Amino acid sequence: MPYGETKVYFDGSHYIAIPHTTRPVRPKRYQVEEVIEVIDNDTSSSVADETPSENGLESAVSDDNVLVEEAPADGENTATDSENKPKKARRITRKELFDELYQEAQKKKKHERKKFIFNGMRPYFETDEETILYVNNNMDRKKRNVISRRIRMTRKANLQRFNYFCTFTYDSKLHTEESFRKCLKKTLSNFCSRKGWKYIGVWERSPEKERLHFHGLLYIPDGTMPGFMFEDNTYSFSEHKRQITLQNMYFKERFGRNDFEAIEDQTGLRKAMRYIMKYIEKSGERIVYSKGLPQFFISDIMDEDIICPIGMEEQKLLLFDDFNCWDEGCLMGQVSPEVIAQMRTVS
DNA sequence: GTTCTAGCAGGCACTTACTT
DNA sequence: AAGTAAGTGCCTGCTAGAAC
Repeated sequence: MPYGETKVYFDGSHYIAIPHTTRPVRPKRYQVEEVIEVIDNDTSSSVADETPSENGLESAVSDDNVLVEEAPADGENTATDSENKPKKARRITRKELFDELYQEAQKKKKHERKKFIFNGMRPYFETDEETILYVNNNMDRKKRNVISRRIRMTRKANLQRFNYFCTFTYDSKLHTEESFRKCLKKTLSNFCSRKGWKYIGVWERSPEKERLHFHGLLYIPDGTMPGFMFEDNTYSFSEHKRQITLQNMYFKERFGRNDFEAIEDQTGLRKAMRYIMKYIEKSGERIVYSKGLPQFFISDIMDEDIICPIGMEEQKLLLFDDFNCWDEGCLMGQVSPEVIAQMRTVS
């Protein structure tokens, strides 16, 4: 056996195996970020500005800063609040400030982004050079994180057979934004543990109405769809045409409008994946995953499984689609029984 | 009895940062 | 781009209550 306990990924059309290697690493030293005092004026990016109402405190990343850091040290300051309204001080780290500015910069044109972040960061550094270095390093950090997310998402999506691309919006009569987010998450989570659903999704705010909705790739096992499906024939003002969407009554009654689009093949899956990826790169929102979505499985690889070595120094192996990995013993318990069953049918 | 929703505690799977 | 550690977000598993 040439390669034992190899990590096997599926890239959508080929199985790629990466042989196990070990590399000792030094313990990590996380840098402790210095806390600085940031002065926001009213016209700047402030997160509070873009939050539409008291119910709209949904930005998980920035909530803590806004709520915790804003309070003045002593009560006596409050008398002058109205006079000093345009300025408020917050105690946050440079990295937190960078993250806020980075997020804000996504709305600007590409060539303006770096300058915008530089201007926002400059007051908190001694020199231009220091600022540029810091901004460049953190731009790289963000870029790496996005790549890391993209790879993780692609691998997870390819290793699972999703059968629907769904969009859920909420009806104001049924939910506030906050309760919609909470309830839908809870519902999907319950369906995952109880009916074997799997999902990968993202929360999105539509550009025109700023209304929150959820886009998700869903794997819904046969016979586990709640309620019943029905066709909804409506006129789309954004598309300027009549469209028929497939909706589910269970979700319609509990949340509001929804759209179930069946994923027939790899092309449909890729299209949906591209959509989710494009959005998280733009918004910086986290991807929402159900549990039990492996990125790879472990298998021993035999000579006859390998088409050819690829990549640097044969660190990667391209495998035949029907390579012999289905010995239960070699899966190391990393893949759920459903995935094993599906992988069998795929390969 | 069944199904669904919700709250909670605790653990672990995931994200991020860092190194190579 | 892979391996790994740290830290934490959120999933699991449980319970309870409501609705049918």
